[in-house]
Amino acid sequence: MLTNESLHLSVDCVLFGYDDNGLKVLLINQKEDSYQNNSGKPMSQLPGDLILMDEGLEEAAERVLYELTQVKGVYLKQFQAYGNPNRVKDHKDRAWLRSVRTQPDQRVITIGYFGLVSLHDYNPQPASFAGGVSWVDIGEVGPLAFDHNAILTGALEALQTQLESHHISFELLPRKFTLSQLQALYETVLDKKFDKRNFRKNVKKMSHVVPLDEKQQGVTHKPAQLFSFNRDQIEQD
Amino acid sequence: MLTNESLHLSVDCVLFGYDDNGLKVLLINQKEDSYQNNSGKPMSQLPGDLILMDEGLEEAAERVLYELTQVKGVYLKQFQAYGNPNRVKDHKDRAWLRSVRTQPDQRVITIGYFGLVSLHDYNPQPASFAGGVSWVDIGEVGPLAFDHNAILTGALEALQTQLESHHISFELLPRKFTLSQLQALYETVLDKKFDKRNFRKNVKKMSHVVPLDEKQQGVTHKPAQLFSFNRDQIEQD
DNA sequence: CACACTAAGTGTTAACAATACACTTTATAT
DNA sequence: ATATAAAGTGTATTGTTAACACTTAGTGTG
Repeated sequence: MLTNESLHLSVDCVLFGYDDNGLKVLLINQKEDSYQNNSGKPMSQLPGDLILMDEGLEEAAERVLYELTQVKGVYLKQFQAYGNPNRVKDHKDRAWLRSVRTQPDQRVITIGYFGLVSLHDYNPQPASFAGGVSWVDIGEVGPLAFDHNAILTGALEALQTQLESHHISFELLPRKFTLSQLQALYETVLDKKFDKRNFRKNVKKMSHVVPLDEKQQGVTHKPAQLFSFNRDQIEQD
Repeated sequence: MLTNESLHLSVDCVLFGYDDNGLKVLLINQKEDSYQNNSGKPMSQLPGDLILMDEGLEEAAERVLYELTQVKGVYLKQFQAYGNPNRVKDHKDRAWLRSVRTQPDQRVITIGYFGLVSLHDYNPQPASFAGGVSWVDIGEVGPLAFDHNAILTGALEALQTQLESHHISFELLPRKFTLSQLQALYETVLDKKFDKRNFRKNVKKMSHVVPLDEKQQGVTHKPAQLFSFNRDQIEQD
């Protein structure tokens, strides 16, 4: 224990990416050589960083994501602070902490943000990602560093409860999308099936989902009508 | 500006108290003499304190409330962190900060908790409250220190959205209550009216609200049937 | 150019939930 | 005995959710 103790504060970001192959989360792979003194294999973790002295919380989260992905303007939402005094003191995390922190024994409280990006269009190009950063399917996330599995679970629950109430689905879809894509998104995120006809009936009631004079192209079957979200309408409902 | 800057972290508690006279919030009155060099009148603020080095976040919130009210076991729920870099730098707050903090210029990030107590029975006796602490009707809260009005608003919104989904109404009612009391609670917290018969129809569907073999006493009209909440049933639904 | 393939698109019925609405009952106080 | 005050109760209407299967419009293939 250091005598000159103080609390440290960080943000951790759960960045969800979505495309027709499913829901992914952005993870950072700890460098193998951080583990020179450790038996375990390298773990992944959520992107996060200590908060700078003059930046706001959301600003810090934006910075963390920008540094990793070069993407700006990501939808970001705070969902929970994690402050268990021992959350960074687990044995499995010691070696890595010692390799990257000047004060590896400091207690760190972290504020969790979840972010949403569409991987459909050509948003976060692989090239713009820092090395050691990757999208992992939400169902294939293994054990993460610290309490990051719990943070991920919290983020997913926040996403699930807010998907319907906060009109955020368009953050995960291409600008022009089909109703089947919208339905698949709901089914993936909420992990349940919807009836096609009933689903479409409900969408018709959403004034912010507007049909375009345009059809899907390059598909080998009946092309679907395209829709887009009208952000202006969203505030009114 | 100090050269030896660091972030400070606190919890602020929005403790809601409820009885048949309405919804109240616990506020602390800043001491008049803190303002010897200041023109403004004393402001109120939410109870809060810096987090100790070895305590968890909720533990810190519990401690803050216990020190003020001597009440333990209060329902507490984290709802939001507030970290605007300037949130404690407003002119109106400088005098008071200088009078109570060794480092009044430090940036402070705070985690907001809301708490629920019933004022019906004989829970938090006035005697057990620290001086300068009082219940203020939710509709009569004036300007508070720092960003505490925003924190209060955030807490109230969290309470409103969670009242129905998290089965927490019993935290605000006496152990034995009438359906009219339950309805009045909903109407007060959600700020809307309900139809008596429809409300009762819905309550009948809630398996965790159970009728007792007991009636209201000492009233000058038809005594109401008493009910209580069955906490065991709540988890199941 | 006919046929196979694939996903898009479409309506109706039945069960259930939400709303609107007014009188009778049971206690106490005078 | 009567007045007062809140408790307690049912029904009809409307809106919402849920269950369910066939036709359509394109592309690719033989």
